[in-house]
Amino acid sequence: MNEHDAIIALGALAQESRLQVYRRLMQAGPSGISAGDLAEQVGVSRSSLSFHVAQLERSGLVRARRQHRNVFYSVEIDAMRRLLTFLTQDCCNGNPDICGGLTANAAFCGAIPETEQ
Amino acid sequence: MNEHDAIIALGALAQESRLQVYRRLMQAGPSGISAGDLAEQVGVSRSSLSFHVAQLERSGLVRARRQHRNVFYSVEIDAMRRLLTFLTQDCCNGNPDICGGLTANAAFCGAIPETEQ
DNA sequence: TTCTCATTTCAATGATATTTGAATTATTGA
DNA sequence: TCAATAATTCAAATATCATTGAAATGAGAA
Repeated sequence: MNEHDAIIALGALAQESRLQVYRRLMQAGPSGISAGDLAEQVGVSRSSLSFHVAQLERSGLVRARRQHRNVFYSVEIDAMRRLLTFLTQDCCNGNPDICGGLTANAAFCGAIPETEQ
Repeated sequence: MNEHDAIIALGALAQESRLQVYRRLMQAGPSGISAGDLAEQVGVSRSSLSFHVAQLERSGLVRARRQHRNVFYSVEIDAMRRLLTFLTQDCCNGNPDICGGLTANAAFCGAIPETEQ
């Protein structure tokens, strides 16, 4: 994961219809949801759904597979894991003494000073 | 964290200058970086930096505090934690038997079927 | 092949975001 | 108070993104 890919992925999620699509796919799990069902559930036109889901697919957060006449979309969970790691890496300059890491849900590096300097 | 707040936060991160600002602040830790230093490090004008960092602050991902003539910015680590939780919640419909959760870095709910249905 | 269904692509339009430089506000030192 | 420094706000210009409806593609059934 690099800065460019992270911006593509974050931008893919930073829009109402796409975030709804992503969360529904996250809940649906590996079996996924068809394009038509997604359009209906999210309440956008089929062409608009295609536009949005294509962006999610380009970002790598979502994959497509054709099943007869339908295209089923499902989440690529490792892509999300890589994004989360990228966003939080080198926290506090990677100093493990003051920062146990965010993804591990450890405490942040002490309180933010209110009146220093 | 709700859908609207998540879109604001994701949108705040989904831009080159803002993502660079955020990652530098994440590395800097609690002491933060002044607006002027951020503008220089990221290579944008002061007015452009103000515009971007204001969006990060509105999203809650970053906080500002004035120190004499400077304004220091630093990350709000709990806001990021809440965002990560929101993005991955209800994975596989919350079924712990097939999905150990993403934030805990557990395995995803089995392989995505290639040719089912 | 021909018809239908599911989906995607395209061009045009409208809506949002970003950058720029000048003007403004806030803080401090002379 | 006046000048200097740091940061923000504003309006205008440019650039990027989202929606629409029509046309095109792809897969399967008649």
